[in-house]
Amino acid sequence: MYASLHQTARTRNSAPAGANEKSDGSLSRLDDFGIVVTLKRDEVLFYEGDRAGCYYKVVTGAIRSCKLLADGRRHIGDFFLPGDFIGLNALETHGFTAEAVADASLVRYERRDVEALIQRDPRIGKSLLGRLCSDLSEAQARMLLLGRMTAQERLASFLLRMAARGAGCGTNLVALPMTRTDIGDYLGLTTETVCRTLAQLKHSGLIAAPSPHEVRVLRREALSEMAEGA
Amino acid sequence: MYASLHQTARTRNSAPAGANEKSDGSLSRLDDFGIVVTLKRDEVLFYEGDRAGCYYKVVTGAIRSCKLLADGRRHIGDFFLPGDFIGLNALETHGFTAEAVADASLVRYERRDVEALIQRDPRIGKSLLGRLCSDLSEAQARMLLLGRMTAQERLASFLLRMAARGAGCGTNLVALPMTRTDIGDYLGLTTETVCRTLAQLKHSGLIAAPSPHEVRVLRREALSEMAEGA
DNA sequence: CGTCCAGTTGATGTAAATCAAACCCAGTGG
DNA sequence: CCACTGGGTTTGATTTACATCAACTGGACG
Repeated sequence: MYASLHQTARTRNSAPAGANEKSDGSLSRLDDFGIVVTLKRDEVLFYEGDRAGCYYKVVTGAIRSCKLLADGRRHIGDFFLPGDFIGLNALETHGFTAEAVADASLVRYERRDVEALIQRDPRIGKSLLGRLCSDLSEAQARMLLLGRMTAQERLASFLLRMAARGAGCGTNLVALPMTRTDIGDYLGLTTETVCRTLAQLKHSGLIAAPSPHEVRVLRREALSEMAEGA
Repeated sequence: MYASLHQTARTRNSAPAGANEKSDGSLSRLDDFGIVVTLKRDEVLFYEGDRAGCYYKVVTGAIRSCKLLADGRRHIGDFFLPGDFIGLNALETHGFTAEAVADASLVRYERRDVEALIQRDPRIGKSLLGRLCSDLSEAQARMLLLGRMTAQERLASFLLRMAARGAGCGTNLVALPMTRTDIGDYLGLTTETVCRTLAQLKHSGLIAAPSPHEVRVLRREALSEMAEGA
């Protein structure tokens, strides 16, 4: 339950303003303190229970946060894409394990640096607060999804969310760097159900799937409607 | 989508330090600004989408936060018991509807007063931040529950949580002010499944049920184990 | 060219949902 | 005092969405 950062913490990083930088002027000042970390597919960034001494921002690749039950059941809390912060919501220790969905590079910040920053500029604390609030309301929406929605609705919702984040909304091609099992563990379904449900969506003409890791949204309205549970 | 507070906002309140006051010195300074609100069973405190101008603290009774799907499916986000704050995590608007599970009284705070307080004392902002973080990690635990746990595990987990909050841990008698349907909507189950599962727990001797709205925990260890998914 | 792993598709099983019917009890009103 | 009512609870019978089990496919890679 420690390990974490044996893997590479090398380059000093000056300004990794990723394409998908979540616009939040104040926190970007963190860039001055960042240290680059790289992970290969399935490598662990930190374990649930590890002391939360650092925060991270994804630069390239993708990270998943997950929780494991004694008998192996797994739940993925979220996927983190370039521009996303990881661990800002940690208490003393991390509440989940973070692993690379695909080869990834991140910037690491020392928690104390972040806290010093907040000390000096309360605006940053405020923006952090706002971020947490919106995370929380997303979490609540996802509980509704997990508790009450059908497989179709879950997938529709998932695809739209990925579409909204991933691409700069220009194209309707969505990249899915994670496996079907990952998607299942994120949505509370099995691999097989994810497959079958995607196949259904394809047959009903809502999406196309050029490759297993890419989906093209064909009828966004219909998908949204489905995601709303209509 | 407005309505909200036509119901009673009367007494100036001086120090409603409830029995279950969540120890958080700083936020208690809010008490100077509170206005008492009372609700009857099933009355609405505010609707999802309402502008979030106020926060609340439960004094007596119980509140539920819920979200509704177009076709009537309902999800309860949380139950709020005496001492709990409601709406602190709101953005511009509330992300859920809040209703009284049972007759309840609350204290209402103006959002601007809270923000002024934070301005003056950054310690308060910090404690608020901590509260949000722990809410978030609870939310993540609940996603695991909703996505991956069986009805038994959900009920076990729910009962333990209620036990931990409700009583000052002295007795093992848990009060359940909400209906079976409420519990179901909280756990992603139906009324019937909640009933049957409680019956099972009773038959296996883990709990006793003196009345439909009271449960006595007989074998806490076994319940915990079940809640862990062991 | 085999091995491996993710993905897909089919057959079968099952936990929980749905449908249905009592039951219990607190009010209410004759 | 008791019949009536209605909301919540409980139990039973049946259905179903999804899980599980199993088999096949196809690309990646040594």
